[in-house]
Amino acid sequence: MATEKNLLLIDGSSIAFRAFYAMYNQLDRFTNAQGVHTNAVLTFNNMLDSLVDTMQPDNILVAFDRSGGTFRTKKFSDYKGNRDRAPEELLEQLPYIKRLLDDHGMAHYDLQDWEADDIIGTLAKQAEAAGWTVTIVTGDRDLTQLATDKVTVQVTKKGVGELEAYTPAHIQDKFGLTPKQIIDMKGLMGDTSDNYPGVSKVGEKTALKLLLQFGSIENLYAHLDDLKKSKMKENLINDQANAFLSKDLATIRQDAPLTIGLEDTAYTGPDIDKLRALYTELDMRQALNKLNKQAPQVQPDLSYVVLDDSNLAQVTAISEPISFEIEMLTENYHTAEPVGFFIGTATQTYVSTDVTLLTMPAVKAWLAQKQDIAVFDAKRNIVAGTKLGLVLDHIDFDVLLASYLLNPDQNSNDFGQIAQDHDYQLEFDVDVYGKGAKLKLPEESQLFQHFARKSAAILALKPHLLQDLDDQDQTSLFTQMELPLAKVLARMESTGITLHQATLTQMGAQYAQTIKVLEEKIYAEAGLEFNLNSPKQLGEVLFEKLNLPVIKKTKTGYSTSVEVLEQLRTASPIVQDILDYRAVSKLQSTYVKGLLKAVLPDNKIHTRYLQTLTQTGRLSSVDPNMQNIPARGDGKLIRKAFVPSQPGWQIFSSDYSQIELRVLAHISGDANMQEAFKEDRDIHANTAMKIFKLDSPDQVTPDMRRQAKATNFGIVYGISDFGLAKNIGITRRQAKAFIDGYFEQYPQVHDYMDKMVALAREQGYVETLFHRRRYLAQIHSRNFNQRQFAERTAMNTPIQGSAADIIKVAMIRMQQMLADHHLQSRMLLQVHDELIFEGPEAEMATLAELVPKVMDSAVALAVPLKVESSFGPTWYDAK
DNA sequence: TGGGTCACG
DNA sequence: ACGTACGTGACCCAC
Repeated sequence: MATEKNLLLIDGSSIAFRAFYAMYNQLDRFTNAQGVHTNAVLTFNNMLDSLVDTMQPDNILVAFDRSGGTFRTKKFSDYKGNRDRAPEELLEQLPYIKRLLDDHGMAHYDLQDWEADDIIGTLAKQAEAAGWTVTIVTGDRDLTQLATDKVTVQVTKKGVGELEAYTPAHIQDKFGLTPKQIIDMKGLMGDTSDNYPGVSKVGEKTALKLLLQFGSIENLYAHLDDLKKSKMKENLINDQANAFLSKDLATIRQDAPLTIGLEDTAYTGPDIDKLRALYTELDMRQALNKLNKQAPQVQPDLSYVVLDDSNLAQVTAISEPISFEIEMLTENYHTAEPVGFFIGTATQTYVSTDVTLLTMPAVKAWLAQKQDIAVFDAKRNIVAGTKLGLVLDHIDFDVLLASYLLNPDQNSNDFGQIAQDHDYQLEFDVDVYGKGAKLKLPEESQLFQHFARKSAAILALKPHLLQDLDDQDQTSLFTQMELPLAKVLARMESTGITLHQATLTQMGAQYAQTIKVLEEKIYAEAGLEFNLNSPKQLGEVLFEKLNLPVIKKTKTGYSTSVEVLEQLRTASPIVQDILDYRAVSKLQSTYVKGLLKAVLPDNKIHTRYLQTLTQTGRLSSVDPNMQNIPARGDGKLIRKAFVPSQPGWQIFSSDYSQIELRVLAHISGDANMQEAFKEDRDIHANTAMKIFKLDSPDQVTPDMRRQAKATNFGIVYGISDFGLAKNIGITRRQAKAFIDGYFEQYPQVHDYMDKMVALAREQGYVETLFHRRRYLAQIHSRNFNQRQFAERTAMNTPIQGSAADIIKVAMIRMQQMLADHHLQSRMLLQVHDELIFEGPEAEMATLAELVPKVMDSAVALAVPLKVESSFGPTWYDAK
């Protein structure tokens, strides 16, 4: 029985092409681990989703062109003859697009000798005859000729984001033509993209005029005599054959010998498991997330036991490995309240919202000695545990840390995401708890179910991740470095550093004065009041009102950065005032106000170190960032506010000197550079002698040393002559000479650079001394910038990352050393190559002896590690 | 939410 | 012919 159905016909080839180019600039951002591009698959997929959403089709068919000729090429051998072969990056995606369609339950079809257009035309006709409604989606306006009362043609606009609906009425409005007359128009105009000629000099305007008058090509030629003598008439006569040929070529056939029928186009709906597998294979994260949200994998409810005073003995009787978590809903665990906990085994999960159960003597003692505790985010749990007075000394597995080491890109702090990255389905915290204003504790049963699933996920992922770590030679990095470090960091964070608030408040009052004076002065100089903090408004004032020369532009307007302003300093007195204003207001908003906002009731700042964020293995620091406290200029005074927590104590600081260059000397094996360090020479002066070809250190001027220093830095960053030139204000030619000289003097450094890039190309990743890995997918990019960036990263990451490894080892040993010597002193902060402590004045001499010892012996390199120390009553003085 | 700016190693 | 130094986080404005 024929019911009226809704048929969606998609011009697959045309949409794939548009999808590919719509995201062409992002081409290399979207590849899977095997390097297969996915930008077209992704866009195509999004489009399918939105079409199904808006149209609710009963039937779908996606038509594709076949490679090789068609009946049109037989009629006209140049048909589409000007087309380049589609790029490889698109071709490789076509099989995936077809798989995508299969998995979505959508039919697709192609036919030897026929184009997608003809397949669509034929089915549209059949569907219309059956009384169906048809929507055609294409990027090609030729198909609008198929529009009827029952057939709407949706043509993509602006990439693929928008569709324009061509109904007969819309075509009438737009061109004054019927859909069929579109064919006549093409016949007269020809089509450059399909490479057929039409009539010379006839474009859209002329074609429309002729068709309004004559209705069709046939009628036009029947009444050609009615036209006055003109060049156009001559062209029409000369190109008559072309006009008819072109019309024929432009006509979409509706009688293709299809081997399928309407009944084969039924939309059967997606196969979720297959789609999930495909998205996973292609690393289509966003699609995977959406899918999992729409169709969460049906998981049977897991059992759990709600703990209370009466059944705690069940927990303390557990002797097998466990999962563990103290759950908090907000990111900052220093301020968060725990909302519950779980303890899980392979067979059962024990849950409660009452964390005081953990502090019951029996449980506490059991936890303290418990081995084989596995968690998601060790540091978070240790800090939360510490607040409850718990000792969690034997956390021996952390899903988050393991995942990060396996691939630093996989560092989401949402367990659901991490689980998904490892092909394990787990609800995202965001979906269970909400976020922002909608953050709230779910019903108890839902909370406990989530706990049970997390527990299961931890225990299920553990063996796989351990195996993967072993395969990547990272077991020791995991168990000997990152896990012990989590504990050390937890201790540092929990300890916190004392902030003398009055010092900052007083500085703040001073700054406020200065800011006010500068503001008024600047407004007077500008002749108007405006928002000084708005680069946009400032740009308008400087470059439009005051007509200062434009030095540099940004994406959005004029650049007003320091480099620009410094060049304009002499052009107007307002510039210096703005520079001063910027400096003071930065100190005021970020450091005075920002730091005061972060003080907790114990008068301390408790930063959080992100252990699983950076791509190189460094730590980062947030809430507040304690790794970018001003160290130079006036801002350095901010450091006076950081004081010891007890009277009679001091701040002590040690830092590695030139650790990255020493690491470079070691891993490159460069004899000249190693010699400089072994003899404890001033490395920048040494480099200056080399690149300026001097005979003695006495000849090195301060400026030469400065330039050599910049060159040393440049080398570490994966240098370019342009970058170096810009940085130290020399010509590109000079910069190139420096670099060439550098590599001549340090030839093995040059070899190292080449080797790292080659290695990255070969294996897709580079490694640090301790086997920390960074994948560089873009190393094969066709995009020059992205590829060059990957190459620089390949050179820099082993250097920066190995330096990060070294200080991490030192920190672990430092904690041990402090304990072994029963020192009251404690480690407070890490700033990449620097460790900051506080302790009784009486211990300063001991620290001065022991801290550098621990740091310089953390690893044995081919060159010595040098450490410098100092101490004083505030952080400012410890330098 | 993204961009500009600027603080750190 | 291209645009360019490596790794971070916070604040502010504008959309």
